[in-house]
Amino acid sequence: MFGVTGCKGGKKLFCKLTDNRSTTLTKKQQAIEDREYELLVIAKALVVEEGFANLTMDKIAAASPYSKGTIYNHFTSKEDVISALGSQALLHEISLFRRAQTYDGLSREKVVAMHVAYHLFARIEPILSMCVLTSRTPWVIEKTSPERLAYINRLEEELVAITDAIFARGLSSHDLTLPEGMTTDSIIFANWSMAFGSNALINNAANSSCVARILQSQSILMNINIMLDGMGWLPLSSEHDYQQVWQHIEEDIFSDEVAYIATLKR
Amino acid sequence: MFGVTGCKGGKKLFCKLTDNRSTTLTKKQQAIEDREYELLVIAKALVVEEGFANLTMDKIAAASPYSKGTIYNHFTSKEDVISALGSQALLHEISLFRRAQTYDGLSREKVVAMHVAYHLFARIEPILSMCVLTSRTPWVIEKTSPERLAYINRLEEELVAITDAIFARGLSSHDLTLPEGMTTDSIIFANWSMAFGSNALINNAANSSCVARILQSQSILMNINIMLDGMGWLPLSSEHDYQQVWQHIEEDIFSDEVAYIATLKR
DNA sequence: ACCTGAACACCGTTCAAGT
DNA sequence: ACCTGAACACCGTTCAAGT
Repeated sequence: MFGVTGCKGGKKLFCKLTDNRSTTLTKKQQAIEDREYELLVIAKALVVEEGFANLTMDKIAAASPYSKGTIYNHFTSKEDVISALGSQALLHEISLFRRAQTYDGLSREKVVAMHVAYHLFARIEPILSMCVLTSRTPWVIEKTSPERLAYINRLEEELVAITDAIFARGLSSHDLTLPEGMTTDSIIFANWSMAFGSNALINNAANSSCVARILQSQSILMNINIMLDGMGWLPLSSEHDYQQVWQHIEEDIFSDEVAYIATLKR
Repeated sequence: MFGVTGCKGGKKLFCKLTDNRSTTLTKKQQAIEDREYELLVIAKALVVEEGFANLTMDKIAAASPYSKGTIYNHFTSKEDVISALGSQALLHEISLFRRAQTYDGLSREKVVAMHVAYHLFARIEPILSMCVLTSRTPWVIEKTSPERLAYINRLEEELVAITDAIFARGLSSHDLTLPEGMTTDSIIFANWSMAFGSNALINNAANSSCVARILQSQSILMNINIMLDGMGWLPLSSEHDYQQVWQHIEEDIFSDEVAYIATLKR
């Protein structure tokens, strides 16, 4: 349904993956962006097939209609390709977070919607998710172009801005009262840490019998409940069935994504 | 004071870095282990000097008294070296966690002590900390020897066993009552996620203006307070000055480490 | 101005020879 | 049995030539 190359009827639900949102591009610039997207699709497919360890620039060139030199016009190094895939992931996350924001519910339910989005993304795009983790690594960062690092920063700030809006709503609705010494930033940091940490560990469950043993189906929601309860964000998990909220969010906002994940399992 | 090679009076405070704890080794096995440790010290120093991107097997060999072939007797690949450094990190963390357990205080204070240990480790050994993050990456895992992956798993399980003991104490002292649907495992997972996530993001602050902006000095403790409050672990942060507890832990248990970090800042 | 792919150089990795 | 380092092979990266 949402294959590597396929887009549902041009709606670009899953394909808004380049940064052509605010600026109008010349035809040539657009062509270059399209080619970069094309190359990244190829790179991702290669990783799916042969793993990160076997990804080579040669293979990317061979699997594309372009030459090695052209690949290097887009990416300064192999690691830069991974970072570019990571930035695609962020772009996709941004669009999912935007969608999560539209969930019609209490402020805390909107936060849960954001975490649903984050978790679904990790399942829809496991490879891109890995790229986000990998691209946070000095190994990769050190060989990523400064331009792309700056771009990743911009995307991250955009993500933070979206979450910021949701947290502001919690405050204005008085569902959340900032505990002493806490700021909106620290709330964002707590959410980000928990989401990133849970996700990173779960991604590695396949490699770590230890993590796999700890893991249960609802451990993500549990972590989020613990955290939001700790902030005193109303209604508390003891008073409200967030498991059901999670399901409603999946059905109302992310039904396409859930359906897609179901096809993956087969 | 605790330099790369130096150990304080043979006490091996910082140097218990190989897995020779339960088994007695022959003289030859011991020599091989010592050499592996020697090589890892060299590798770490090279990363400090020239970064991860410039680490090569040639340089490790050149900086050591051994040949390339011997390096490959210890490590199956360059990535295997990174994983080996990651396992050193885990070994060091285990010893710090053991020490954290000795803090004489309430059950929740002991949990804080563990997080202090984790945080101090990240500051004492930033490179090894990065190696833990990097070695959780498919890029590195795919080229790590199965034996080392199994070893890392063993170490992780040991870490979990230590934290398990602390959480059991919380339950037996009735400071912690498991909320419905929660198990000890989910408590461990929440703590691990939060600690790993916070740490990973902070490690990357240097590269991400976004994270740097969010960060404040006490954001780690704040995250932990939120999480433990959310579990209802008594006494709550509103009733107890955990900032002061953090300081006491640093003074009572980790004064050497704190002093060492102070020397780094200069 | 951009693309090409042969050529280069730099490692990662191996293995025959040595001890 | 283990160590050595020359040799190999495989990329990552560049750049002179082509369009």
